[in-house]
Amino acid sequence: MNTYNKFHWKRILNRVISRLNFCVRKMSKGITPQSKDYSAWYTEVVTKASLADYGPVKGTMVVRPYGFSLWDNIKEIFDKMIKDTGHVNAYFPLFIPKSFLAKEAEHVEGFAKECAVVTHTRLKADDEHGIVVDPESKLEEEVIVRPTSETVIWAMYKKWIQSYRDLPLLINQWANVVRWEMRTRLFLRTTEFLWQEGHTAHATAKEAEEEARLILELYRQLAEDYLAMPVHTGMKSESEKFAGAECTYCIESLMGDKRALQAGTSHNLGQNFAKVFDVTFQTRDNKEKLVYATSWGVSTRLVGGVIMTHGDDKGLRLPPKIAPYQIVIVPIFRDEESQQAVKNYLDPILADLRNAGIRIHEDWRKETPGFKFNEWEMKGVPLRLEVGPKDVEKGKAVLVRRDNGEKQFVEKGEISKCVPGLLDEIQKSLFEQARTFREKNTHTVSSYDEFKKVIANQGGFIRCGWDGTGETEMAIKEETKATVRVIPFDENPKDLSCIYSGKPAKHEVIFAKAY
RNA sequence: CGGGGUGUAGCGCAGCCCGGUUAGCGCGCGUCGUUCGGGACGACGAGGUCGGGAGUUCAAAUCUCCCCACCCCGACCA
Repeated sequence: MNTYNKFHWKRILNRVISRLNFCVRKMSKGITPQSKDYSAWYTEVVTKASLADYGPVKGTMVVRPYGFSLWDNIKEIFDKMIKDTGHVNAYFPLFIPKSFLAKEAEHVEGFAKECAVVTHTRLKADDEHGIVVDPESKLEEEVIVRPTSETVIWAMYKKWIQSYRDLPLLINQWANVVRWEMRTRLFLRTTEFLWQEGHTAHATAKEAEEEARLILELYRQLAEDYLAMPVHTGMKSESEKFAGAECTYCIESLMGDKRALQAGTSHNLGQNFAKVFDVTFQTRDNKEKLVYATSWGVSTRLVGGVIMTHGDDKGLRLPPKIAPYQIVIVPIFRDEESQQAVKNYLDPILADLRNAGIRIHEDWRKETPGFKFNEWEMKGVPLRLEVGPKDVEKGKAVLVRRDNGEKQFVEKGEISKCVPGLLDEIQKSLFEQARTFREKNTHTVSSYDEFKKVIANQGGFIRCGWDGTGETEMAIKEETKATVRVIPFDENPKDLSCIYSGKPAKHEVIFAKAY
């Protein structure tokens, strides 16, 4: 009897708890607000908007169709940019002999700790453990999975470059690379990621420098004009520079949580790789000379940047130029009859939109309109077109902007005319909002105390003087976690003193906590 | 690699402390019906080697030991 009672009450209590859980969930059907927990917000947006999912191996990411379409669009835009500037695509192997990496000392330093290594080539069945590595298949020379392709590419360039006539060599590849990172986050840092890596060879230092700067300018355009992501362009400090580079240029951007994101890098490699791989060419006057090199890359990290630049508490907000769908159609209907009426009404409108080159998605699923509104807002579609029986009757439709929620009733005949303009406006408005946010969160400080306070309490960028020494940089990093993100091209160090040491500033730089 | 946490249905969890009923709830999923202009509702239904292994016990999701995986926070990095 006692036992029965005990379980009986447990059961009832359990019911009550479940009910409570249910109520709590009901109240918070959306996602964690940014202000409450930014990284939870980020992860929820990525997964709920179906951009990506976790792969079975730790740190790996499955890019789902909606997320891949975003990457595809970015890829297409940048691919055109580099082709227009004389670059060509090629593909180099995933596997690199271990010995290649040993060649450039600094380069090894940079990547050795995070290389996946292939040691065997076979598995075999095993009675006890199911399947095991076949010890007999051990490789003579172990092979690494590329963390970046400089080494293979330069081994090949050695074969291909003989004369100044072979230069410049302007090759890009779209590829995956693997870096075995400790901590990973979808899109921002995953064990395997997709990127493009450009590798160029030039006859003169000047040309290499121009190339590195040209690419940086393309990155800026990609970020600002297409991703609507305002960036600072400039140079990396010695400690943040690419392993093996003479000089690293970057685009640096501010995320919604006021941390900085390095969104793209372009390196002037000087003659470092040419020396190591012995890549020389004969000049016009028959002299032998080492070639000058650059390398540059942007990755799927850009997708993370877009999410964190524009997203809000309802989910994604995608810039129209890269949005998989630029407008989503949500038809409203009761029964088959009204569905057909809406469809007939919609058909010519959609035909016009398609003719105008707009990417459209029609959502005819049997869900309530409210559900669909929320879902497509989560997915960040820039424009929504609602058409229901009332609109059919009045010859109108409802257009809603995702960037500001503005709703407008539009005459049937006007829709296809006003959509392209609206998309342009949204593109601009997203950029402006992000820029305003960045300006608001860019601080000037007059003392190191103030510097520490701003970094600790407000975050964002701090623009200030720096004496240019690694010691100062380290000290600041140790104490505040902030690093020199970029030495901007538009710096003006005259009359500035170093925020830490008080010495005359060598550079005016941007400090921030970074991803 | 340090510190913390979690593994129970596709997802989120309860149950475990104090072993014993047929392992349960919400979401999601399927069928049907009513709904449909801001996350609809009802009825019925499918779905589980309780992370893995060993042990204690008449009896283990529950106790003990070992292992594994993942998440979060640090050191490192695009």
